Amino acid sequence: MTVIDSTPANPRPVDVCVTASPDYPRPDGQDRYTISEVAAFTGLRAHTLRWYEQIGLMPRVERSHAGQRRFDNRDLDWLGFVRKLRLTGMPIADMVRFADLVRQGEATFGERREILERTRHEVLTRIAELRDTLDALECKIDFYAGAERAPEGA
Amino acid sequence: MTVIDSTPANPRPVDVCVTASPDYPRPDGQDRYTISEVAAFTGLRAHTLRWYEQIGLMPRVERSHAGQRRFDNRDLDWLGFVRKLRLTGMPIADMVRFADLVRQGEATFGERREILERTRHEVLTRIAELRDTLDALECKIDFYAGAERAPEGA
DNA sequence: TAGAACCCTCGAGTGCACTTGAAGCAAGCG
DNA sequence: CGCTTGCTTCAAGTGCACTCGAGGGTTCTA
Repeated sequence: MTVIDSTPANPRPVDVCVTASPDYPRPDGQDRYTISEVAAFTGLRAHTLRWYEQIGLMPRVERSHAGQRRFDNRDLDWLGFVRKLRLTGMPIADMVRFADLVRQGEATFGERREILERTRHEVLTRIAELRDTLDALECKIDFYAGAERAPEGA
Repeated sequence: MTVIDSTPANPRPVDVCVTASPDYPRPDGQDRYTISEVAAFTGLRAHTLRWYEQIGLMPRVERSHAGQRRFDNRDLDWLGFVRKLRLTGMPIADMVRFADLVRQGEATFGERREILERTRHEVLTRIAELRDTLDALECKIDFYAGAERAPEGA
């Protein structure tokens, strides 16, 4: 639920697409996570999270007064989206490009949409291929299962 | 002779799962392809095909009198199946393991079935994840498209 | 005010799946 | 016969996405 203050002079590009997963450890307002908490939540390693930030795949991450990272729910949203993009097979470099566009603001909506439409098309293709693969697997599984029940007989 | 040729007069465990793609360049009987023909047909590089054979991912490949590889339609079948397995994300090492089992003959049908059933389950999971990803993509695409039509208003 | 547990940066290392290159043999054409 | 193109092996190199380690600062609990 990232519908934050879209007050008059602050037109933040609110992300309405968090697909119903407000099941984060802490509610907005108290959402300050250490890196190891985020690691536990996302399944990524702390080293990987630092590396994501370093290459520009994470937007600015808040820091404590002493320089330690403090992630929030918006960061978890973003990491969730990155996870989805990773599943599509999109290279990290392309995701970094997308993150750059996000950083540049609303002027890049068009290009972002194009990227996501290309990705959408690839996902569709991929699903079709996996269905194909599924058919092949099931055929072979049936074959092996049948052969096991009738070991030698013609 | 060890257990290698465990199909005396009984023809090979013919693969009935070629999922209706007998659209190979040459019909059975005249199917002798050079490595570059196979490369063109499969989209793999000649170097990759040699490497597949070297690591044990290809079953025995025939050779010409002078030692050059001559692939046949059964090899193309196998490469098609490998392609499908690769799409599932199965590591090469696991495919090599599977190829080993194939080489060992019918005694390994059970283990082969288990592997394929695990793979089937992973594919199902993967498809579900991709559907999820698709939803997220479509939501964001709609959002960007809407925002482009109504740049600043509201 | 200790001590343990956690965090920081920087730089080098790992594993996977190819990919490329070198040096030499083979096949087909004019 | 020579030439080009394609094949052979073996070994080293590449690109990606992390992954790890050293050396040192921070935070929490007792």
